[in-house]
Amino acid sequence: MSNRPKPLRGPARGVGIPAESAPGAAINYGQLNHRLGYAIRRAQIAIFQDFFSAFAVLKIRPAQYSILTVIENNPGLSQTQVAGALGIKKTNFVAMIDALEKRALIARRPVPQDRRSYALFLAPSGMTLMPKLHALADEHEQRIIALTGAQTYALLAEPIRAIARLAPEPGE
Amino acid sequence: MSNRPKPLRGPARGVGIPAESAPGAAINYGQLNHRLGYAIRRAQIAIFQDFFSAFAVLKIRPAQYSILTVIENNPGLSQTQVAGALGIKKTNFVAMIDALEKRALIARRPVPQDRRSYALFLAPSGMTLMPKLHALADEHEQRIIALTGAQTYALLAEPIRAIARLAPEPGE
DNA sequence: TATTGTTATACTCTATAACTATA
DNA sequence: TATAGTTATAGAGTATAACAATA
Repeated sequence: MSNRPKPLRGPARGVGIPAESAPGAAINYGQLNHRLGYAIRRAQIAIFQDFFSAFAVLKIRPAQYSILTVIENNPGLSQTQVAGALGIKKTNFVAMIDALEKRALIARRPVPQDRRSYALFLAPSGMTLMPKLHALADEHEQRIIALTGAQTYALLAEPIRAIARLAPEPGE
Repeated sequence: MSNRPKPLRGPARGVGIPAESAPGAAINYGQLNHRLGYAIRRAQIAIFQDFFSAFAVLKIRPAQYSILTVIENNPGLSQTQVAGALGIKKTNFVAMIDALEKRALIARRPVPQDRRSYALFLAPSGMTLMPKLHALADEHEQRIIALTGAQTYALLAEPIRAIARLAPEPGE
């Protein structure tokens, strides 16, 4: 995925969200026009690109923002708990936490009651970073709202979360 | 991503779509609960998992279905055109087309007018496969509709495509 | 000079198996 | 035996640079 900030939006595009418009004739997306999954995939890619551009200055990616936010709101959870909450396999979670710890944004603390596990907390620099991240995320959210309109936006969250329940269970 | 068919749905889960419920206290997703991008990300993962399970029997992945559908509806397009329409870089498109050609689902035909490019067409076995794929996709779509309700479903496509326009331009 | 298809390459994300140290 | 964290590894997906053939 591109991580250099690009100017948002180009010329208006068709229902299938094509690249530009085909030189000769427009491309027919056929059945893809009636697949919500395809539209959601394209929307998710677009949201990630906007997120990347906005957060590039702080070198934070979407998954890192979600991890930091869960730790901020639930200090002391174990790696397994945070990974499970975010649908990340614990085996892949290790390197992610390593990176955040190396940047001194979070800290692993031993748990006396269970010496196998670590409790996760924001480190001081993580605490000072979070307000900036949430501010950037708010601006990012405003750009989405601008595209849908406020009324429509308010109606989207519920059905989209319902669709997320198609998944058996996230993570491991 | 898991590709073995799993039973869909488990017990109802909270707004943040947690793994199960935390053993002790429920996990607080904080600001993530107000990020549409996070919900869309989880929905997209869930849709892909359901798609994978449903299409595993035919060994077709989401990107392959989209490629085949575009070629079916626009026979004779070049690789660059199809890749551009789907937001796939032409450099990554080569291996995808190779795989579909090796399975005799599509064919590259030389273009006399421009000997640099290939025109893409469905091969005979690709043509017989498409109705089965669209039937599976219809069932997949019905599962999504069942989760949102038909009225809500009908309202989702438009704003979701609007959000997709956040992207600068897809592919290369 | 520019474009089409291509190779090589690298980095991220995601998945499984197997290990260790604890419980 | 089971669990928390870990390592190693492999496969997709996606990104860039550079090339040959052709325009």
